[in-house]
Amino acid sequence: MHPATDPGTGAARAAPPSLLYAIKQVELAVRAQLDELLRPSGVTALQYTALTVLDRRTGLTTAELARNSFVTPQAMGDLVTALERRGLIERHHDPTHGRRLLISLTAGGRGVLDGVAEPVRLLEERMVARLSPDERAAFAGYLNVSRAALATR
Amino acid sequence: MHPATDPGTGAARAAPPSLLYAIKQVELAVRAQLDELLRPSGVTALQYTALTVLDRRTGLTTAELARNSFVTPQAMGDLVTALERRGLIERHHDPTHGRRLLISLTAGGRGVLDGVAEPVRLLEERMVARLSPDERAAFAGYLNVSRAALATR
DNA sequence: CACATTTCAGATGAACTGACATTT
DNA sequence: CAAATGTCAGTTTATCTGAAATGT
Repeated sequence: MHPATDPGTGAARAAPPSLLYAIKQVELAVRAQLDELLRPSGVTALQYTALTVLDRRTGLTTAELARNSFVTPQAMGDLVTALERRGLIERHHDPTHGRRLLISLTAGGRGVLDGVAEPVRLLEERMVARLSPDERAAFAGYLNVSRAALATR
Repeated sequence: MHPATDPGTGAARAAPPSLLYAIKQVELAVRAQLDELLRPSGVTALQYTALTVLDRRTGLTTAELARNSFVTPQAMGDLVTALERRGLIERHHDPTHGRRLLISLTAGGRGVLDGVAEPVRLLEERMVARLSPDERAAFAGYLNVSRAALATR
């Protein structure tokens, strides 16, 4: 084994796509701890993500939300139905377009977000504890650039 | 866009956890396109990830692989069984420890990795096309720091 | 009619919890 | 015996594909 560029434990053979792998690893770690953290509130990590999107951009449709998350409209439909049944969101017909159903958070939905805001903030803080404010900003910028590049496909 | 509406209830709505959200978004985009890209080879994005881990660190057990991916040993057991049944990996008893089963890639498993290496590389290249080499290195560094911070829990 | 949105109906994959045998 | 590993069983979620109804 020749240790070429190994920042940690374990030997390496070659240098496969490290960025895709690293992103997956971080996401796995985040999701595992986020699921645990969210368990008392009864929402999954994906439902939580959808709620945060709706918190920032009210009046989205299920189809728009699906495109935003790179899943099929049917899959997002199931998620939205679950959130609606639990009273965390509500849907009303678009007055200018009878078919579309615009989604908005309910007070209950906002309550869930408020209830977990602090633990979630602590999780993020723990993740980037060793990064300076400038580095955190650069990190966020890289993620946004990557997301934008993959979305224009 | 409406100005920041202070709920006055203590929770900060204006600044949600942007990093966790951004990571999830990038991962969703990557997974959607990786799944599509891998479809001809017949492996899922998660199976592919496991194969790349085994390519770099041969002789892992299912339990170690599970900890690496933050899932239960049973869930990883299902994945490993599927890979074994398709002849992409094989398991042999640890000579120094009769119970452990050490996993290694087969020629078929390496063939799958080699076959998708170029399209995967192109996907990663497209993702970071607008970042300089220095920025890409910094990006990878931030991801590794984040992963390490979350793993030491 | 073309197109987008929503919904319904299976089928499948992937994860979990719980239990248990085996080995160090 | 305690701890770790592997496996079996059952269940729950989440996603997909395909099809259809509705509305612009």
